[in-house]
Amino acid sequence: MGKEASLDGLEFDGDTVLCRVCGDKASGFHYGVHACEGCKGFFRRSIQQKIQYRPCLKNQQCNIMRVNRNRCQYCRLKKCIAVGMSRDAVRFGRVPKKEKARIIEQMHRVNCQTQVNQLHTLLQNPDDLIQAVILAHRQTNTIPPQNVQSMREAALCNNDFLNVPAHMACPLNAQLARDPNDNSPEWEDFYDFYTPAIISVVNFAKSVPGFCILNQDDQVTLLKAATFEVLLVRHACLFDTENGTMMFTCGKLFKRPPPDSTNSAGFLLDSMFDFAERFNMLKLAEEEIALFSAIVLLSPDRPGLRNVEQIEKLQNKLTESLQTVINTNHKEDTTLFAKLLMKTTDLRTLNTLHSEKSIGQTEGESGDGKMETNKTISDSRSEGSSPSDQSGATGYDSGCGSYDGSTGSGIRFPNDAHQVVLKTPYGTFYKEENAGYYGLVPDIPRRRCHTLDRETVTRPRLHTIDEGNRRRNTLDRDYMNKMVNKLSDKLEKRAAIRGDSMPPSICNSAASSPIPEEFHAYLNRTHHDFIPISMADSTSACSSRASPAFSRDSLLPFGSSSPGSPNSRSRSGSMGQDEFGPMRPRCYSFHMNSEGRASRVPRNLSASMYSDERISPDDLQYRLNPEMRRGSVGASFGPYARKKSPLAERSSDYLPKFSDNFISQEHKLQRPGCTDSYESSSLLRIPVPIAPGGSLWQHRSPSGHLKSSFKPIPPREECQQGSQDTQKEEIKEAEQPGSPMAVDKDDESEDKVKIFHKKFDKLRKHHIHNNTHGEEKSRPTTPDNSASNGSKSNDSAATEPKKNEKAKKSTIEAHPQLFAHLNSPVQKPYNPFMSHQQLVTSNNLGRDQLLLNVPRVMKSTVQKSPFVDNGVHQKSDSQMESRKEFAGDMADRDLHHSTKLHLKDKLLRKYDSTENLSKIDQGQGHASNENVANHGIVENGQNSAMLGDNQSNPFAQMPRYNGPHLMGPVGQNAQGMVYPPMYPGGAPMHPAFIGAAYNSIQAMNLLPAYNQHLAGMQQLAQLCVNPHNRGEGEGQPLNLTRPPLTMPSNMPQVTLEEILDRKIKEEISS
DNA sequence: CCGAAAAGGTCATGCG
DNA sequence: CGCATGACCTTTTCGG
Repeated sequence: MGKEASLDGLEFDGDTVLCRVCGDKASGFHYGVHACEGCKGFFRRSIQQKIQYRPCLKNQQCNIMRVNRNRCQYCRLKKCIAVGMSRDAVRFGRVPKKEKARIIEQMHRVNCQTQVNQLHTLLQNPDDLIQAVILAHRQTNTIPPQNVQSMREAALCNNDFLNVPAHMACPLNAQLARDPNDNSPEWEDFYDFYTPAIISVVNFAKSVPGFCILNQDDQVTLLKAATFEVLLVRHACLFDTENGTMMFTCGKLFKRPPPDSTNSAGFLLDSMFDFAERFNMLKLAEEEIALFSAIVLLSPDRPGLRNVEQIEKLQNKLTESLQTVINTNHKEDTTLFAKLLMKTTDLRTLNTLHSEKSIGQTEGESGDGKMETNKTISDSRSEGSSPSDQSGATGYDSGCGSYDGSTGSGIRFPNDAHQVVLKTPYGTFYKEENAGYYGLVPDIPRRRCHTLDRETVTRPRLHTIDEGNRRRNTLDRDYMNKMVNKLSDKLEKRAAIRGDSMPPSICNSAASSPIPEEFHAYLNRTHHDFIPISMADSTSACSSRASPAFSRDSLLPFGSSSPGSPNSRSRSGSMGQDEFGPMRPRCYSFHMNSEGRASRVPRNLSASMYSDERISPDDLQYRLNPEMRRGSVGASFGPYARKKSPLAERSSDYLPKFSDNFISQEHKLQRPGCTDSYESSSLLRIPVPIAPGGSLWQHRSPSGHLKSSFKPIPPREECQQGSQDTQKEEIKEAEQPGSPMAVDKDDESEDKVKIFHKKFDKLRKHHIHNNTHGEEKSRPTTPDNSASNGSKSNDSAATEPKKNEKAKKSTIEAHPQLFAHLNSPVQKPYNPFMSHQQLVTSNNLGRDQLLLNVPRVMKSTVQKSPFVDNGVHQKSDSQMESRKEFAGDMADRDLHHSTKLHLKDKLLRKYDSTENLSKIDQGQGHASNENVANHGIVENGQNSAMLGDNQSNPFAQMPRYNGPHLMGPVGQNAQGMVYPPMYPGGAPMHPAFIGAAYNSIQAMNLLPAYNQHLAGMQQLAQLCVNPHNRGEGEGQPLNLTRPPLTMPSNMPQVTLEEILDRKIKEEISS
């Protein structure tokens, strides 16, 4: 369904697909749409880092274009999503052929339509067309006609002649025949003269209205074919038949040599003089020459043109215009227009002759020493030198499709299984032994002037008739035969010497084509000993236009399906649009999954990792080494994450939440076919500004619960249908007032969040820096150390530059708690939805690991516990290993996760210590560490009693609680050793569930979180039924029999999230 | 199995 | 000075 729509929306610039977002050139099919590198990178960063951009200040309707795409990130991302960019739409691998063909077809169709429209507009006003052509001619014509006469007279007076061979009088031959080592002045003159002349023709063409809207291949074809002719028309005034001179633009004259029909160069020169004389007799005005040049240029019958109709229309319009102009300027000569049009035939003939002369040169026909270079080149070609050498040495236009299928002998056929049927001056006809395929390998190398192709064969030659002192050229078939025989004899003679007759570089323009009828007749008449070959398509053979079968593309790999040469196409031009039908999300294989885990392990590593029995497959993500993590998207969330811009607004809710992780996990189990490639859907929502106290990504689940950063993953089928529709719906949803994704305008609160984020960024960067630079030298500073010692952060600080040290000092001093948190470990979330059986039977999941799946415990609690440090408590090796692992794993835990947990801890500490302390100090409460222990776990029965004391002011009733970092000996085992509050198995109990904290849970409205945890613990307790699960003397089993707490009736119903958000705001304010 | 194509990563660059 | 950008690079996937 989506595939048609996306194709319809495709835009093209010539052969290049344009970016759907900004209109720049697309570099490929990225995230489901054709996009440029910029938009691809922008979208990637946006989704990777979950960036929430500042809201657009202009109605959120910015027009995203290449030039302004960086002005509004908000609208840019919105546009990205609107056009269908999505990680769900990712498609890997190469573009299917069908797809590619469809794209190219669409491109062609669009281009044609565009050309038609542009041309239609252009042709609406012929006057403009005429004026534009005249202007183009004047601006590019190097020699104004009014100056020619005076220049010539001056040169005659000064006897300023340039003595050059006849063949050099051909403009296009100058570069070909030039010996690079010969820097004689005359050669320099030629070079300097003709190069600008050719450039001027190109510039003229580009200035002719309509030329530039043609596709580039056609432009090149037209220019290659017409440059010589246009130059002749332009420079006809330089020929002076009376004095027998030709003038160069430099002002020097060339003396016409005596007539010599045996030399093709001389013959061409004679013909050019002849043409110039008759052309000059027409006495055309400058604007007429301009229009005629344009008509010559825009000839629709040049071989190889693609869009013949457009060129034809353009030429017709120009012809009409020329007629109008001539009729106006030359009312006395009504035949002038017709005469002028007849000159096009002569031009074609001269063009052909020009090319033919070039052949003569390469055959060493000229006795001139300057030809030595070409001779050498010709010889080396035939001796089977490497293709690269050939292309480099000959100067042939390799970009025009010379065929590289070398057979090693110098002769190149498209297929090795060929049989030479006929050798002719124009090439060797061969037959493929398979399927009777006939083709022609021309033995005429491609030249800069590519006029000698099929037209060369089909057009009759000039026959020169001497009439006294002048010559006349006629179209004579006998003459053609004579020339052909001459060339043929030469070729065969050479073939006999070398054993072949084929130059390695071939023009494939005529390959596989039927033999033109005229040539066939010629063969039958003059070469009866040749094996006749059938003609595949005799009707098209006579057509003046290139038939498809005649196209040079026919020999290329994509020939028949491609409208042009794919080899010359840009990478982006060959991009394909995906078949959206089989599209499926695959990226999860190396992306973060919904739990923020790198869900794929490289093959070479996976085996060894799995071999560790202690590690479950599901735990691998936490064992990815830093390099692996960098290789995953997840690195962006881990300690290797890059710093975010202050522009990137982050909500507190972009941080993962326990519940989300649980739910995602559950959901994934329910829908195994769906992507788990991160919280794709939620992130593909339009990011709206953070509302402190309300989540951007928050939305209500069907059951009515607020969920954050989570959206139920649609069924697989839904995923396959492409995300575009979903995205659009999400956009609508976001734009609706009252939507959970709607913009919150609380700017003041927003600023506070910004401040917090800035602080966070700074600290996080610091943390990352410490982790990456100091990990070998020292362990990260413990929270308590950093908090209490302030600037004495860690060992690595000594090696840091002073500047960094200073910054570190200030941040630590300013935010000791944050810093402490950043250096503190984080627990993996416990998943209460995992079944008991899964937990118990999983061989790869150790019990201790399970026990660590509790809300975060301060690392210091573990590390600094006297029962660990002094070894008293080390009765179980596995437990100690577990703790080591625990500490080691902490460094790799998700920072976002840790942030949220940190905030929870802060809240707990604040309520348990700060506020309560003040109350206690006032004599309203009292608690020692022992109280904590007693009330917390071992004698938890007392907790309920304490709760009931004064429910009107719950804080007033709280016993003193020093917080987790001060949690000390709280119990005794059978041997009289004390122990901290622990879960069954020995894991330290989370402070939130110990003693006063437990009491404050209710006061703080943390009931949902607590009850959820309690449920998990109750499940966990099942594990401890078997005594061997618990080491001797370890922590007493947690009494999990108490019922979940209920909300006091006088408590307002607030969620944990809301409390956290509120407290975050307070924290920021403070 | 090759190579086209798209993903993510990198870092020079320019802008605020 | 810091950060977003985007051209270019490496890695990975998948069609042929």
